[in-house]
Amino acid sequence: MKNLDTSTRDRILALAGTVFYQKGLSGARMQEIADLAGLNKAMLHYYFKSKEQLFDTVFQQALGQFLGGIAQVLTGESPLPDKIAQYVAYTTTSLAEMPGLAAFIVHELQQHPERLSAQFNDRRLIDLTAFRQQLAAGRPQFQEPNAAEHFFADMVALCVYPVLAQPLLGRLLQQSEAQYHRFLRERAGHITQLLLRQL
Amino acid sequence: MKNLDTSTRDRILALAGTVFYQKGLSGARMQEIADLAGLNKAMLHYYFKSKEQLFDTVFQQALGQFLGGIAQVLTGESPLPDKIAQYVAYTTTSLAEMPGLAAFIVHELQQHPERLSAQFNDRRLIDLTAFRQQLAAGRPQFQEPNAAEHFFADMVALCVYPVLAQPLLGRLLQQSEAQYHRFLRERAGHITQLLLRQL
DNA sequence: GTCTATAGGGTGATAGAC
DNA sequence: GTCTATCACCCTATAGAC
Repeated sequence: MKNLDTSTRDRILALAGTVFYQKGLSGARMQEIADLAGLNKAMLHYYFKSKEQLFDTVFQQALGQFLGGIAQVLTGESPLPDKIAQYVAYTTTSLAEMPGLAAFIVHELQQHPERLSAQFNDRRLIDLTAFRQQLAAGRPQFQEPNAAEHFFADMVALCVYPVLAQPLLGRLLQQSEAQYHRFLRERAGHITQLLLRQL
Repeated sequence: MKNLDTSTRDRILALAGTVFYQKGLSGARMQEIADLAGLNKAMLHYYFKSKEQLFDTVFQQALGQFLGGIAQVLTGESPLPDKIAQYVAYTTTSLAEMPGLAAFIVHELQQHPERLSAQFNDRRLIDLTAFRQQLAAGRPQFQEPNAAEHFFADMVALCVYPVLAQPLLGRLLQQSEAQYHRFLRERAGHITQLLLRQL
């Protein structure tokens, strides 16, 4: 029953994620997280000083994961079409398998945009300049101001929204969860083609 | 000071919206809504039996507004290109001016997808068949299965995501709120062109 | 319709034994 | 490290005067 320090701490972190993702900071209950972890509330406060600190740890981890996928597209060495295909594949598989992660980030950032700062002050996670250069190389239409920004916004929107709004879009399209999952996989090809056609 | 019944009730509803949009059901406080309305908590319970019922009223109203914009595209009589341009304009102006409405719907629907049912059982707000026919007329590429669904998903994603994720995307693009607002307006043209090119 | 006062239940956090 | 017991606070909801 007794786990190493870090093992218990990591288990709490993972299970707290599932609760926070679905219910947010204010909706989550320490009791529910403790129950999931097979512990009691006192232990949660032993590993994490407060609910807020537990939440912050979960949130920064989620944000890092979400931004990490984007950073690879923006700063990697691969040719642009490969990067785009990789990002599309990542969002329609890995991201789609973490229900609520994207919605969680959007919701919490709405109330406390300053939580983004932690990821920006230390290192510069998001830098469009390399991406802009790669886009503009040999493509006159991307010389225009904001053209790279629009392409970037298109890419993220097309990829993330269907995952983010699954409960809504799934119902609008009158599909079961399994059907929607197939639809998402089918979308990977559709989105990739659409984006590459813009180059 | 004394307003008509419905006037006070409507004021509560509108102000409750601004609080619920930002903080969600669990994060909102009846005290904050009462303060905004210049009343006390007891009055809130006089007009609405409980916090939950006040929330439900706000939520169904918000959902109706969000789905209303979509319904016009899907069921109206105008030519397809006009409808698309109208929907793009609607999302980048009206929807963009209700901060948090889209994020609010996504977040609350994640926890309670059954809240969608109210809008579906009575009347059929979302029906893709007319839209599918209009798309397929004279366009062989939309005869494929799911082609209409993908186009619909593309349209909604491109329009809604930048509004939904404003706090995130704005920072990623390193823009101030005013700059982002200009960017959104510029996007209206960009998205419309992109979508019409697919027809 | 509007208020004050308060009940009643739940939640985060801590003390202290083992 | 893990537990039980409990405190202190906050929040929804209601009772009852005006």
